Parts: sequence; structure tokens; C-alpha cells
Amino acid sequence: MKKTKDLWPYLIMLAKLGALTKEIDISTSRFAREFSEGATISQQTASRKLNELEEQKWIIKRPSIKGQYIRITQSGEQELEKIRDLLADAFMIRDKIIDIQGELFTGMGEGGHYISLEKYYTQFVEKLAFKKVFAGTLNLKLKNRRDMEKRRLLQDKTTQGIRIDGFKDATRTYGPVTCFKATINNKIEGAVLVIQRTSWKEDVLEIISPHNLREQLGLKDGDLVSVRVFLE
Amino acid sequence: MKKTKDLWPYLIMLAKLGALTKEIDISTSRFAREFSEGATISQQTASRKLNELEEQKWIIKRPSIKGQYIRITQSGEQELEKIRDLLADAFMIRDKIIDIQGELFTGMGEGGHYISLEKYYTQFVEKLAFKKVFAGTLNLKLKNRRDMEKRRLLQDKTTQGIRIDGFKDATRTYGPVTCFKATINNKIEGAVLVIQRTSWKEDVLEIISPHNLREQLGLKDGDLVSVRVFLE
DNA sequence: ATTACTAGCATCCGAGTAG
DNA sequence: TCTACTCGGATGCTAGTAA
Repeated sequence: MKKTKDLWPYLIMLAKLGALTKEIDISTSRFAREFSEGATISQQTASRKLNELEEQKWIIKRPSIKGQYIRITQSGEQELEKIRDLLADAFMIRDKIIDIQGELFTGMGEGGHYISLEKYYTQFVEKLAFKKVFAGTLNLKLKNRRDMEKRRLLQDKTTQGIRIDGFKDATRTYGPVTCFKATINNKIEGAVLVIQRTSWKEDVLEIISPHNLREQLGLKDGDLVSVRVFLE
Repeated sequence: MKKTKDLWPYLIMLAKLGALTKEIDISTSRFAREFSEGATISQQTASRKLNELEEQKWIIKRPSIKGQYIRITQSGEQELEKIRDLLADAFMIRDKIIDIQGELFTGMGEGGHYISLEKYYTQFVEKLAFKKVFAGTLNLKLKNRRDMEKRRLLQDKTTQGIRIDGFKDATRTYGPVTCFKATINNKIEGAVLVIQRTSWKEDVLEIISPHNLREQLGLKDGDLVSVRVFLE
């Protein structure tokens, strides 16, 4: 099997030249020049690499008058997205910041119920250094794969979050919760709730805050909300 | 000169393994396995690649009990940022969306003055399909290199924007302006102004809107504001 | 277990060049 | 001009192995 990773730099350069959006018209020698910075590659190598990229089905090409038209295919685009996400993940871990967007919707109110339980409430206030906790959570529906991956990353990083202990009462057990400090729409402080239990919804992000977020940010269902989550 | 791009995939993989944030402890054979998916590389190749990465000064390594500690250097980090930005640019062009953040500050009021000129005002209303234009611009100060690069991209993409013609009156000439539709803090519509003239401030983004943004978004100087610019 | 050397084979590169 | 072939030299690869 071919070592596909060797082709990454060439694919990236084609993307930079705009081959993601449209067919670009380029000759092998010009591509060789565009690709090179400091070190150079030859026209022949450029030609061969373009053929290999086509074999991989990451690009399609057809002859033009002064070179060839090249366009990145869907599968080439997916490969680029993979690389982009790889890098984005690495930088998120470095910066300890994850930006997630979701669409506001109205949940079934369990969130608000749990917050009101004193054993949870006092922990939220103390451990998050909130003056109070507004009675109700903000539920965001994540709309794409990428945001769900970030959501999953939070689920996996619970060691870094703020731990809210579970407890028992006469009738049932209440599990532990991990919180991450966050700012909502760049502006208002809050925290993301990550519940450790076997089933959690990968496309839902639940947020609490000392403030009435819906009111203070003028939000209504269906609005897009940005959350910047701080990993520690 | 060495063909540094060949090393990109290896550097990216090390970043994915966390070597941006901390020294990671990994053996050459484990790295070979982690790196491979489908196609495989040998322990020997992994060893050599790590040495080449060190020669490039993109990583530093030192022996550990069960392998070696590896950490990406500043210059390796810069290289990764370069790749990340390359990809981000390509996807921005594809999606025709640019997200920029900046800090709100109070300008000198010229913006508001120009808007009030009837020859501009009527064009804003018609071409942007705004009901009216609020008398005053929102000035954002861009805080990092990357946002400034995006700002520059707008300046270069004026062909795709909405053109507001210039005009003359008795005393002076008023130049043309290009506008891009935008949403501010995910919520309120507006437009970014790009003024074609020899001097423009690369770290300032000027925004108009039908609405009083400061009031409706509850903004004050120093607040971080997110702008999503639509290239067409 | 490691890393990383050497040897020898495989692959890749670019100059030359055909079409 | 262009692409892309051949071919000899350079480089890269892995197996074997030393430390």
C-alpha cells in the first residue's frame, strides 16, 4: 500500500491554490515552483505527485491549454478536513480552550430540577465561585460532526474539569458531574455540565450560569450560541 | 537543503500525541505504530525521522527509560501553525465565511459622519437591504496576527464584496467602499466596511448595522466581539 | 526492552527528451 | 510551451544487529 501521508503537503498546497472550490489551471512546472520554498522540487516530480494524487482519487485533473485543470475531490477534501481537525485538536489541548457552537432549544426541565437540589446547588456555588446559580440550564443542540467530536473530547477530559460529587437520598442516587468554566457568546460566564453516566447525548451541550442567559443575551429557541469552554 | 515538507506528517502526529503541551514518552517502535494506518513504517524509519525532526529543530528529545521524551519546540509549533493557517485559509475560501474577533473600542466618530452623508447612506440601505443604518460604526481592535491576516484577506477579496460607489461634492472626493455582510456575535446583522485607500489600519475592523449594536448586544469598550463575515 | 548503526535492496528524483 | 516517459544516480527503506 502506498504511503498516503507523503502526499499531504502536495494536497495542502493545491488547497491553498484554491483547488477546493474550483478547477485551477496550473502547469506542472508552475506547481513545482509554487510548492517550493527554500528547497525545490522538479517539474518531473510535480508531475508524478499529481498523478499519485489522482491515483489516490484525491484530485481529478484534465488537460488545459497551458497545463492542466485540477480540482480536489470529495475524498481529498475529507482528507484535508482530517488533517485540519488533527491540528485543531492539538491546538485546543495546547490552549486549553474549546469553542463549540450549538442551537438553543428548550429541554424538559430536568436540568433546572437538579440544580435546585441543595446538595448540588451548594457545590456549584462554591466550586465554580458563582454568586448563585440561575434555576434552569441552557440546552444547545450541536449541528455537525465536528462540534460533536469536541463535545466528546470534553467527555474524555473530565479529569481536568471541576468535580461535583454525587450523593444519595432516601429514594435514589444522584451521580457525580464534571463542570468546565465557559463563556457564552463571548460575554457571560457559565459552565458546561458533563454528566458521567452510561448514556449521554453526544449532540447536546448543557450549560448553567449565575445569570439568566436567555434574558441577558436576548436568546430565543433556534438561535446559534457560541460557547468557549476552558479546560482548566 | 532538506525537503522539510516531508516531515510535516510526522510533526503533525507528534502534535496529535500531545507533544505541543508537554514532553511525551514514546519509543520509536510505538511511534512507528501510531503513525501507521493502513501503510506501515518501520521502527528504523521512525527513529530516523525523529532525528531529522530534531535536526530541523522542530523537536527536542532526550532518552527515557522506555523510549524517549519528545517535545515540540517553538519553531516546530510555528511550523504547525503555518500548516493550520494554510488549511484554515483554504476552508475559509471554500465556505466563503471568515470569523474574526476583536475588542470593542471607541473611534473618533468619522465612521458615523460618513454614514450620514446621503450619497453613501442611500447606497448602504439599498445595496445591503438594510431598513436603515444606525448612525455610528462599531470599531474592533484586532489583537493577534491571525485576525489581522484575515482582515487582510478581506482587503484582497474586495471583488467579491458589495460595492458602494464614491462621489464628489464641492469640497472633496469621497472614495468607494466595499461591504461584506456579517453577523455580529452570532446574532445581529451588519456589514464590514473595507475602504480602498492607500492607508488602512490592518488591526481595525469597522462595522455598520441597521441596529444599535452597542445597545442591543449590551456591549462596552473592551468587550470581545465575534464577527462572521460572508464573502458573498 | 531500548536507539540507531550498516548493508543491501527498493524507491524516488531529476536530467534528458519524445510526443 | 506542455506532460510524462526512461534511466542512472541519489536517497530512503527495512532487516539484522551492536550497544
